[in-house]
Amino acid sequence: MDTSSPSPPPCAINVLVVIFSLREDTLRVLLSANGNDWQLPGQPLAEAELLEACALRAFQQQVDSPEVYLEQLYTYGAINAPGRQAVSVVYFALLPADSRIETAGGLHWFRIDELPPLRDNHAEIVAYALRRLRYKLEYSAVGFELLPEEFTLTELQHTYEVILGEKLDKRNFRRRILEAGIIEETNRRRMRGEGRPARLYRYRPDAVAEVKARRLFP
Amino acid sequence: MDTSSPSPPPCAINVLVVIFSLREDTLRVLLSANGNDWQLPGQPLAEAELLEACALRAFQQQVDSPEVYLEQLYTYGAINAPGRQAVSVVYFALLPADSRIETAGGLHWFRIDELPPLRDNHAEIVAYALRRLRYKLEYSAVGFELLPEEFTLTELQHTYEVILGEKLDKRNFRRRILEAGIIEETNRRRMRGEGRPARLYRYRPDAVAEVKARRLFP
DNA sequence: AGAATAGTGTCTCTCAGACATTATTTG
DNA sequence: CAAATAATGTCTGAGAGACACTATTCT
Repeated sequence: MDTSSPSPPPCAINVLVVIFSLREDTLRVLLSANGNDWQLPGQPLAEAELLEACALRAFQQQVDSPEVYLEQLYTYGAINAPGRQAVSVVYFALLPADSRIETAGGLHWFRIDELPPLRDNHAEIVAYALRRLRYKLEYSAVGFELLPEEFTLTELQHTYEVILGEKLDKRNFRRRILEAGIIEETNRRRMRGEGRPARLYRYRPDAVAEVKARRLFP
Repeated sequence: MDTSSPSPPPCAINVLVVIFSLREDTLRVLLSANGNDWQLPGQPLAEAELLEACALRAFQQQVDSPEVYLEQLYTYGAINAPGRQAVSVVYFALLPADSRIETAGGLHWFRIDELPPLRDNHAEIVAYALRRLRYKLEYSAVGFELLPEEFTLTELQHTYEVILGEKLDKRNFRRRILEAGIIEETNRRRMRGEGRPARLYRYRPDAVAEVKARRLFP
């Protein structure tokens, strides 16, 4: 079998990015205006370009931030492409909560429970990305990507609560996260002016962050 | 932003399939000969074709089987494609153990621990597919896709042991899988000629098969 | 009767989850 | 000293894992 077809049909490979961040105490997605509806930021794949590089390009076209957590989500056979090949490779990106970023014009952070009409199958894509984010939160340390480098335990717990959409017990949360050895104390504290200052913690990237899922069968 | 570029560059979208099955008490992958080395079965995406349809086509070109479990794995920016766009969308397929299938010429079932030299990045792809299969086995009911419709508990346990590469306790295995309510008894038994005949069980596709992973944090 | 395989129950220990009070800081 | 937020420990119940013997069929 020869996988390099001699004369390939007309084709479009696009890379889309679902950008999540915590803003105003809610989980939000960055969308760009497109006529009457909205769409995910995206870029056509350039010649000989790596997929992740293209995703980063699509991200940085909208957001002025040098670093970002990017992960490939899924590839959709593009709809509305009769007579040619077409796919959308989708990535999701996580942006720290306090990052004061510049966003290009025509962009808006939408609450994930108040999305506007979206073009093509982008609503389906956002829904799937959210499911994956929630799921991933349960077995990996991906939640730290939504926080600044130093954070208090209360802030961390709050992040989890917002994404999972449920309240968590403060003592159990602290016990488990400290036992997991995944964060470390700093000597700094955060003064908010009122009440006792909270100790700041830092994520330990060297910690083994994936936990084995509980097996369905032995 | 306009995602439909006016004149797209030359392009190739290929779909590859990693086909797993249990043969001769080991987990194996189906590979096709390609000159001096071997490769994953694959097909170029046809015009306006769905990705999963293309994966099924690539599968059925090699294996005469009407039904198969297919799942999208990952999309790789194609290497060796200077001056054009190219991607490989990879699926993995699970084939029941006893299926007496016809395989086209130039194909071979390789043990996953004795792979031959593979073209391009196909070795990396197989390694990743195996990791995903093992991981998925732990939180979903994907293991049943590797078994015939009716099976004994010993066969089921054996399947898990082969894929996970470890021995499991018989009593714990049975207790947990029966408590999970994911399989049901049939009235039939399997006579192997020697020893006590084993009861046959059947997978209940209506059972909720995904189990929540244990959270890393509360 | 013997060989081969199927089938079954208990105990222990770890860990998740529920729960209320004390400690530190500012105004 | 009052208000605000941070920090801390115990008990209970569920479930994972270790472990050995009895039951059924065939020759």
